[in-house]
Amino acid sequence: MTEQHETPGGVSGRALQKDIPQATVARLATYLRVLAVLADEGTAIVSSEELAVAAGVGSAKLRKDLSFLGPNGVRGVGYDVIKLRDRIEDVLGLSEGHRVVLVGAGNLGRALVGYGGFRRRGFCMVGLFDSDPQVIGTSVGDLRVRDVAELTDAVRTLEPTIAVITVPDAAAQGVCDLLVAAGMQSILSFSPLALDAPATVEVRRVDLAVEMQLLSFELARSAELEAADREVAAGETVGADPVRAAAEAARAVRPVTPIQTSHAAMEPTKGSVVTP
Amino acid sequence: MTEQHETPGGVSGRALQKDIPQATVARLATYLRVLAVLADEGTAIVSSEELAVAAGVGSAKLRKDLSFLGPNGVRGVGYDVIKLRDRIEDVLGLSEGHRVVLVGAGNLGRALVGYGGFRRRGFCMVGLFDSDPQVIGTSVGDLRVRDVAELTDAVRTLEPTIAVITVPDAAAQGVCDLLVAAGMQSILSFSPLALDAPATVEVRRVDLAVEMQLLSFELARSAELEAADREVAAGETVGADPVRAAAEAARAVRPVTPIQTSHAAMEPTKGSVVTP
DNA sequence: AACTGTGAAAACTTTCACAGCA
DNA sequence: TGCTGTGAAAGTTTTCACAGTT
Repeated sequence: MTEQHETPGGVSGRALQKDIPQATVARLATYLRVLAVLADEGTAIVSSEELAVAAGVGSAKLRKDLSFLGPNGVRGVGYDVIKLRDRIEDVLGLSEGHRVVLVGAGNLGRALVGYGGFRRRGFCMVGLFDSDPQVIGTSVGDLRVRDVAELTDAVRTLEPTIAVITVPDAAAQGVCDLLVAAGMQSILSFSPLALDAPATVEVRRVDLAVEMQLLSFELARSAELEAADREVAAGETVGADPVRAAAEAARAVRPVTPIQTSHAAMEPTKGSVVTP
Repeated sequence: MTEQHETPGGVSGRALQKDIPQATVARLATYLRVLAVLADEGTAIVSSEELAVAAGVGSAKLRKDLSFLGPNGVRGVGYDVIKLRDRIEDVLGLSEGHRVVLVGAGNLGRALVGYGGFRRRGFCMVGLFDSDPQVIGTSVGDLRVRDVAELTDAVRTLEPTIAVITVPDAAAQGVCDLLVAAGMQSILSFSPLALDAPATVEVRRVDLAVEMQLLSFELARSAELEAADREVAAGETVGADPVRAAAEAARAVRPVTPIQTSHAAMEPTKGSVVTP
């Protein structure tokens, strides 16, 4: 637990990924994204402060995160954008690219196939499956939708490392079983249901509605806070006067912080990003 | 911080949402989903253990989470499915429903409009906007795509509480500014870029590629662990013998745990769910 | 002077284990 | 008996503040 940085030129040139904290890994993906943009813009060097602002986190947190990958920057200067990007790609296992199959060529499935963000980051769609005869044979992008019955065989040929499930809820577990039987080790499901799979298979779930529900909660919370504020104000000023009320309303615009909550439910709503 | 449960019949009948931990709120959405399924199936009562398994978390965690909403279950019995569902909906501010506008009627935008998960959970799409003349005027579901130029006016009429951005990266900030100017308080962006907005506006970002990158990391990590295992084995058994190697390979199937990682990057990869 | 890398403290979350109630 | 609700312990993550480097 203390010597992961002791292997700069050691075993294989890369720090052990074993004990990079979960929370850090999740954010590395975010940094990577920002770095890609910076690289495109031709920026050569970036400071932790700049990168942190762009990624929507505190600079100390960012430095701590990067420190788990070993030394990456130059003191007094900053980080080399390209070098850091490559390092993170390497740690996340993205350098080699990934071959992806997707099951469920409905609205969402087709949207994902067309989503540029995947290809751009080393994920290559190699197979597309559905069970609906109406859909089988149609083209999405440059892929033809194949019968899900061919899935097992296709997995042998295509050698994908990641599978994506975008089928209706009722079919999700069945497709998952099929993928597991075919030997897939990593599955990303967009079905809200929890999927049963052997412990050795990594299954992640994404629920698009959860994010909306989190927004909803924040709305409900601010409404409640405002109400509470009003109550307190009323209690203080016995004879509620309009000017006071207006001031109170203005104060309701709390200094909540300029956070752009990151990719998912990861980031708390608080936490100041820019030192004022 | 100690008396949130002191208001069972107090101020307004609902516990203050102020100090429900972030992590808990994120999971409430998951529980809600499972409860909806149970309710559909006609299940009346559910125990923390059952609910926890279905949601992919530990039962203690689930009970702790629910305890923040005040007492919800009956000791020795379990939770009333309908009652608990309604309670969570209430806390998340979903009871009243939400009116949603979406900007960017591309692949992803159309997929989201067609995504049943939203409507089913009280989110109602009321407006759909794009800037592409080719797309303006086309229908998606029962909505017609309108010119983004009409957005500001439309927001006044439609009174949405949530806005969703699914435009290309380059346009995202502009659309965000537009929405903020129109008075939107809650924005969900599917652009990977961090968006600038006033502190009072809640902006959440979803990056669909992040989840894939997390899968990629896990793959890379297991590969590394296996390699390390092999190294150790080789070290132990001086004259590497094939039988030993096979046993080692079998052991490589580590007891990683049967987790179905929740909606996003929330759940760690470890943590056993079912007591064996 | 500027900025990284990092121990150590603070905050938060999860897990445990059991008291309390139907 | 069976299951919820919850303090207190354990574990994880974030924040602070500063030593170290160019």
